[in-house]
Amino acid sequence: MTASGERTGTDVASVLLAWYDRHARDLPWRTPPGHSPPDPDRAWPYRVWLSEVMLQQTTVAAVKPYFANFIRRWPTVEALAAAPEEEILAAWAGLGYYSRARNVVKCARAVAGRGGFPDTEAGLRALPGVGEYTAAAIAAIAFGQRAVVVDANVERVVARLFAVEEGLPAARKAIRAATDAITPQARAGDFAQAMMDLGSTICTARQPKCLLCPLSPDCAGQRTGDPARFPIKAPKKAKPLRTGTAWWIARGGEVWLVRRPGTGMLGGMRALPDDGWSARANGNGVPPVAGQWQMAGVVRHGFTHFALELHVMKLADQASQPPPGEGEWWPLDTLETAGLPTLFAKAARCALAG
DNA sequence: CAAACGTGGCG
DNA sequence: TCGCCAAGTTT
Repeated sequence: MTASGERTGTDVASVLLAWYDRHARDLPWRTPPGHSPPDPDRAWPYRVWLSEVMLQQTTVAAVKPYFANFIRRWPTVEALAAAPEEEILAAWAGLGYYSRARNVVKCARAVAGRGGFPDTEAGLRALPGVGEYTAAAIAAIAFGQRAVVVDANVERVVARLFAVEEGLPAARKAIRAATDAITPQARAGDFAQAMMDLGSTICTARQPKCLLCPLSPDCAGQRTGDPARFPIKAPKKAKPLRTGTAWWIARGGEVWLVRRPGTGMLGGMRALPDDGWSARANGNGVPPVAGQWQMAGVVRHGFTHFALELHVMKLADQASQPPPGEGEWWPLDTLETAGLPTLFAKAARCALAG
C-alpha cells in the first residue's frame, strides 16, 4: 500500500493473481494457475498459438469445438503443416474471419519448416496472422516470458481501473503503458489470463459485477459511480444493405460448388456460385447458365461492415451440364463436410427446403 | 488511421 | 428485432 492507501501496480497484480488461483476458468488450451507448460513439450506452443488465433474476435464458446476438432485431426504443428489447405479451410468453416485460416496454413508451414515456434516476441510477431496481441500472449503463456498482453478485455479492465477519459482508439497508447506498469515480472502469462478472465466474467462490457471484483477497492472507474462508461468509444457507423444472388445448380443428388478467390470476402472458401455481390455494391443478377430459374428464398446475413440480402435461385430442372468455369459436383448427402461458410450453409438450407 | 474482414450470443 | 460485442490482423 502507498501512503494514500491505494495499492501499487505490483499489489494489483498480486491481488489479481490470488483471485485467478481460485477462479481461473478451466479451458482446454490452458494449464492450471501457477503451472507453466513443461518446457521441452513442443506440443504446448502449438496449442497456445492455435487457440489464440481462433480466439481472435471470437468467443470461447464458439472456439471450443473447433479447437477440439483441430487438435484431434492435427495433434502437432507438423501434422497441420502437412495437411492440404483445402481441408484446413473446410475445418475452419463457420468460425469466421477466414484470413485467419489462410494464415494458419502459412504459419504452420513456416513453423514446421524452421523446426518449431520462435520463442521470442519479435520472432512470433513475424509469423503470418500473429499480431502484437497474439505474439505477447504466446510469449507470456507458452514461454513464461514477461510480455504486455492487451486485448479487448484488458483494454476495458485497465480503462476502468484508471478511469481513462481519452477515447478509443487514441487511448490505446496510454492503456498499453498502464498495462505495462501493472504487469508483474513473474507469472505474466497467468496475469494476462487473469485479466482476460476478469474482463469476460466480472468486468464485462455491460453491467459489470463490481461487487464480485477483487480490484474494486483500487478501481477509479468504480469510484466515478458509472464504470460501464469506460472505455470511451466513438459511435459506430450504420451498415449499408447489399443485395445479391446465389445459384443452386443440381443434378442427380449433387450440387455445383465453386471455390472463392483467395482474398476478400470468404476468401478461399467453398461456396455456391453467385452474382458477385461481394465484389460490387450489389450483384449483377445474371445467372451462370440459361434455364428456368425459380426463387427458393431469401437469406439475410449480417457481416461486419454491411448486411446482405441474398436471393437464392434454383433451376427448375436438373442441370444438363456443368456451368462454365472451375467448380465441382458435390454430393448432397455429404454437404455438411464441404466446408461452406455460414452464409452459404444458410443458402443451401434454403434451397433444399424450398 | 480507417476500413476490411464472420459469426453467434445477449440484453 | 437489432445493435453491441468478442482472446485482432492486415492493408
